[in-house]
Amino acid sequence: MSKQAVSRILAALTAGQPCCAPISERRIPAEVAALLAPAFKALGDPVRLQLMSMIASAPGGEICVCDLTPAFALSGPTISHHLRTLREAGLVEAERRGTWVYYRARPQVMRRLASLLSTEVAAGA
Amino acid sequence: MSKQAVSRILAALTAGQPCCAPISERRIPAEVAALLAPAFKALGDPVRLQLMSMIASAPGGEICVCDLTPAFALSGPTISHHLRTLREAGLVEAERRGTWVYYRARPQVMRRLASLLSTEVAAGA
DNA sequence: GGGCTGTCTTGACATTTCTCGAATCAGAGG
DNA sequence: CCTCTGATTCGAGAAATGTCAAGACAGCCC
Repeated sequence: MSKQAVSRILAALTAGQPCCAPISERRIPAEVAALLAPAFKALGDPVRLQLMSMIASAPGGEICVCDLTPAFALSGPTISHHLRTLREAGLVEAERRGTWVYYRARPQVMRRLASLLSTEVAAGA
Repeated sequence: MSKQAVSRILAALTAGQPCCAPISERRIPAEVAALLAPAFKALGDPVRLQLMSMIASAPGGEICVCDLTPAFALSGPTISHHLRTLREAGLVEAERRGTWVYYRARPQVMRRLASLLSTEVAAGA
């Protein structure tokens, strides 16, 4: 994915309130769908969903790659690839501190995705 | 996807409260991730995300395939394939009435996915 | 029954994705 | 400077995905 595409996605995901009503309230335009789909796609792999959960639920709000990799029966490069996908989708951010790299979730983005999926609770239900 | 897998996924997505805390609260196990990932994956394509939005926001709660297909520059079989993906992910359900087939969203499932992504709003934010 | 319309399934092909090993990069420490 | 460890990038191969054309199926109407 190009850097331009990544920043467009990030801009869309961190934008203010008005841009993103729940998809059940109003049909989203093709351009918006194209910007949002990569985030859902990133969560659409079991390994990445687990990674996302480990990162988002990490005590202190961050977790070292060295703690993520051994949790899977996958090679280091493969985990790194999945982390890059999550990064490019705007779901996490990375920071290097010395030898180690730490990942943090971006709660704003998660909340935006959650609100897109939210629906009115039916009165009769 | 096998029918067994589909019904496992449906069972997981429509289960009661206790099964699915937000992924930011507790790390989800591999088996749960495997059951949930297909739903996010289904939303991870721009065409399907638009379809989902059109279905979920349809007045009357349902919409005919004949109204979905012309909204895209794609062949009928392709739209049908995407609708099947959404169906197998448990996000929508279909009903044939005479010549036409109508699709409805499954709000329960959407809400479950939304709650998985929900996060505590930081006190200081 | 026969034809018509709308939808789905099948088969095929190009593209993308997932995975790994090898090589590379970034820092720490001798 | 050299080496060692942790993480990423590169290159390649197998598997999955998106798309279409052709065919099959379901239900209407004459």
